[in-house]
Amino acid sequence: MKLDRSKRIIGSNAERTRLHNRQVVLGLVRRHQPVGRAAIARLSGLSTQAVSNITAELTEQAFLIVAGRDVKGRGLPVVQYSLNRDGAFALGIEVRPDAMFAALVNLAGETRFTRRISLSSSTPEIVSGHALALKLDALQDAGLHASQLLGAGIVMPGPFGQIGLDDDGRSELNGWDEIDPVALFEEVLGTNVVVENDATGAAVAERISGVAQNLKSYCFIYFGAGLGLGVVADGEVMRGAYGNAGEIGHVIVQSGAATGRLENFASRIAIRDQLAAAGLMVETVDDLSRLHGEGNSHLLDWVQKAAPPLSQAIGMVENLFDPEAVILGGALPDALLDDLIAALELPDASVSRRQDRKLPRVMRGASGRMTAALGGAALVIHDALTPRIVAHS
Amino acid sequence: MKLDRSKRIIGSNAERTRLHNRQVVLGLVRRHQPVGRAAIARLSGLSTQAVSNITAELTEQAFLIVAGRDVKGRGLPVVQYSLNRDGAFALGIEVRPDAMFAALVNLAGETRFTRRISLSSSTPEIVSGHALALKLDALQDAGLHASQLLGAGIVMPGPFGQIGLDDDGRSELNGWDEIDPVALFEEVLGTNVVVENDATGAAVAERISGVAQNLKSYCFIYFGAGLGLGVVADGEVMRGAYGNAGEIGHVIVQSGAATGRLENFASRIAIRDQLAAAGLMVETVDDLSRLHGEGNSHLLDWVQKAAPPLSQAIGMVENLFDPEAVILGGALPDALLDDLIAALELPDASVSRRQDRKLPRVMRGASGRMTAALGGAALVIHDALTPRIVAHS
DNA sequence: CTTGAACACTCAACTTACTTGAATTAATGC
DNA sequence: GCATTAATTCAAGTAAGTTGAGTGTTCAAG
Repeated sequence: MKLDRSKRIIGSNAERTRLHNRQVVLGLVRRHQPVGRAAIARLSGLSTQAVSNITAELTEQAFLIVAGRDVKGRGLPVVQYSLNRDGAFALGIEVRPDAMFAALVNLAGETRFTRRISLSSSTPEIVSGHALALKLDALQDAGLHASQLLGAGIVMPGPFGQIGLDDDGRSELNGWDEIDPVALFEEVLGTNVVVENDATGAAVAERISGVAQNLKSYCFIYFGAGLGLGVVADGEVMRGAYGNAGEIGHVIVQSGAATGRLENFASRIAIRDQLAAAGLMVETVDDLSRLHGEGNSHLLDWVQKAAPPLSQAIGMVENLFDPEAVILGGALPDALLDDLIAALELPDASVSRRQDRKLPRVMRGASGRMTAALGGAALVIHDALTPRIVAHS
Repeated sequence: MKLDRSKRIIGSNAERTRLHNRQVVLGLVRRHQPVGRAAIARLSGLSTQAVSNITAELTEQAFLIVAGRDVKGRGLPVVQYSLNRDGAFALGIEVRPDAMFAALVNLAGETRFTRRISLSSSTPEIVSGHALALKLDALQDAGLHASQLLGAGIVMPGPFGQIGLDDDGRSELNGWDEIDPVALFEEVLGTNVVVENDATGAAVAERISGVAQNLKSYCFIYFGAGLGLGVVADGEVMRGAYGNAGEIGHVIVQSGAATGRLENFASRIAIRDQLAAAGLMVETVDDLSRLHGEGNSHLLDWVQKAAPPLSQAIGMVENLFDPEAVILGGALPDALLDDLIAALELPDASVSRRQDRKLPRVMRGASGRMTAALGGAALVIHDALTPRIVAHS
């Protein structure tokens, strides 16, 4: 894939200032809702007048709604504003070699539509055709007009570009080498498009509607085909120079006497291999859920074997990124993830072992199965609510 | 240390817009100098008129100078602008338990003054007192007025805060637990102050005047007392939630049959231990330089032993951060670093092994010995030249 | 050698969006 | 009730960017 991620430093003017301030206001409302204009002014450093103008505009455009008056103490009762949950929507689409998932999400991060379709082929033509169909279905199903769509977030298996990671062909899409997916999807879908890898999408999903809602720096370890790491640092997604940051599956760890890639111990493939050795074939998350519900001993064995190397990797992530918390999630049953987290023995030698911790060092993600598609939508919402003065070239 | 790194999203207005645009212009001039105003306008997306006003202001304030006219093709000859190398200065101060280093650096990253003083004690009072003396000496020595100082960058050994990393007491400062160093130094020095750890400082130093001048995403592995990692991602320094990101020394690696912390194999302490086992006492970089010049076999042995685990760690850094390059530097002789880099065998399984590479995957830092103090100053310059619409709370 | 196209730059008027300060409204507390 | 407090609005003022016309150089074609 030919992803152009180069950004251009760009000058600001009155118009762009307003755009920035809109996002500041939206972001503050999200965090503090319901909240009055005077409070927003104090938080943002803007004048009440400016905030008033902006909230009026945002209310007019259905991003905000008045959430009643609050009579707290003296003075004129506060007119409180909240995000208008259904004021805008984002479409998230996950593309895998064998299937596509779509999710329509509102400003509050609530899912309004989901769908899965199988793919016989994953060429750009077929995928983009299905993407358009999914978009139209989503809009019709939710009774929306295209103008209410902020954009689409496409989540595709990384890594991007021709690089030296041997993926065993497991997660490869065909015919995408010379394609710029952003341009393609923008053309076909007629909205602005963001493309990310699955782990990053999942991480951002937790920020919009999950356990990372009030975090500014955190890491998400994503159990997909392999293992990915999504990083949000100081509110910004970390992509790396070529969009391939977070390839944590290839990190070398040790488990007892054995040494190898983390993916060999802690990933869905590792589970499948371990269960296959016991004569059990599992394909889907539901299979795993069932086995876990039955207390399958091989699965419990896997948890015990995966926990030490994963603990080591988490310690490494903590020391390298110094996040507020590490989140585990992806295509594993919640109960299994909980078991895995309970089995972790996190290293003592970590910058994350601080006395003033309020959160656990490791948490389970809240977005469940649809994480990746949902994450695509979350990226769009996130972009809309995060102020930034950088333009794509 | 009580470092408050919380930033506040802040609204923008005409004044802040101008500030942002000034930094955009300064940054573009740095990258493209000498450059004309029309070109800056095209690059920044601003109107020529706006650029004209801003360059006039920056020239007036001595940040820019006219670098002659360029007659290239038709049209009015371009009035070209360059950074006024000596238009502004930044002070960098490295604080260690036993000594302080100071460097005065100009806008172009050129060093104008350096000094080392020994410390018998590293309490806040003593350190801040010396800091003021160093500032005054630096200004006098370089014949500058305080108004020409953009600010001071203080580099202190991390990690910050009371956390669970056992540092063996080697790099600890006394009496700093309850101190907010930024507030302290701002009070004492009377300028704005940035505080960072050594690896981050070194990384930014390479960006101002070194091998990272045109890089936006890179990692710097810093050989200080231990081993640190400085990360610049998309032009921004990665600090982590509490300013402790980059503790790479504690990462578990393997070297042959042995397994342990990277610091145990690749760090100045590892060298010292290995040489001490051979009855050689080394204290300073000069000692190492001499030994290396003599082709000391124990030192060469160390290189061979350190290279494999370091290669493994670099592969990990590449896969996690996807940088344009990894830079090695710090308190080791350049020739020794070159040997070490030559001995690396970088893993094939890395997102950095791409076909379109123009830079080597690993490079040696160019800032030499004073890196840390110089890095402090570089942080200030970097801040001055990097547009950003976020204010410290 | 003249003329016109190309380009950088300046000037003056215009526009946008924020700020300021006074006026208004609606609660609370004594 | 009346002063106090606080949110909000109104109207005027301001900073900084944009626009479009006009000027000065240079090159190149006729």
